[in-house]
Amino acid sequence: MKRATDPDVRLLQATADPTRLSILRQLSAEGSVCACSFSDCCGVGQPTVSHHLRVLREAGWVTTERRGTWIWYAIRPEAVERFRELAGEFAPGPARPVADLAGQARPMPQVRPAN
Amino acid sequence: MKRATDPDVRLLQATADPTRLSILRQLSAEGSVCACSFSDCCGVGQPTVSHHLRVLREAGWVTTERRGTWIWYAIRPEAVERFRELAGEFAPGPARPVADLAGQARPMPQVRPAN
DNA sequence: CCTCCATATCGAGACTTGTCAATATCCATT
DNA sequence: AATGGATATTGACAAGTCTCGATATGGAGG
Repeated sequence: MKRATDPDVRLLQATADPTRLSILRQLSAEGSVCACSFSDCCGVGQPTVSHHLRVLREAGWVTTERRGTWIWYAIRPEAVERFRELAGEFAPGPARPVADLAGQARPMPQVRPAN
Repeated sequence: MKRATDPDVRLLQATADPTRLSILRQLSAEGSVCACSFSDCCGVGQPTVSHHLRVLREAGWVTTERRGTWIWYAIRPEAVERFRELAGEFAPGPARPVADLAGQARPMPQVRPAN
């Protein structure tokens, strides 16, 4: 995959992995989670968890806070907000496609449809 | 990347690409779009567009309808609905972490926090 | 049947990603 | 300073992804 530069794509890409989705869900449920909690529950080793947490951090999904030896992760509100905006953008489209407004089946284009 | 089997992950994975995000946005804006419209506007060749449309179809994002030589794509309402449910799941967590309810800084765990 | 056009599939190359073992770093405690 | 635990980084490999050129498929029209 060509490395994504668009922040929206990075945000989406960060969610598109089973382990990271689990992490995001656990963070959503518990609010603030010690990094050590993920190693056990995600079925992957500690370096892998660390890698995924980095991906989430670099995508803007999470922040970290050191508390002694432990590091606590939490979801950034801005990320949730942006993700919901994206969700709001997607739509099945106008209930009635433009051509249907004339009361007929959508005609086949005689020329390549404009962009 | 390990091939995703979880439908949610597949849905998310399908959005996590610049070209596919463009396609989804155009479909959201226009409702129903001829496949030929994507070749021009996404900066990639026709086989590549076809590949991305397949990914979107197999993830459950779009349906197709043949009209003569052209094939029209449209977003499936179920996909939008599911995506919005996922967006609703994500949350920055409780405004006040449990430990803060005591009015003090969150203590360092003495033992590994439970899952 | 043959041709044209739109779309899909195939095969290959370059690049990215997920995972792990090994090692480094960083903090707290002795 | 030395030890021990939690987390990050490094290096490597297998597997996946994106892209394209070439080719196949399939409908429309002569």
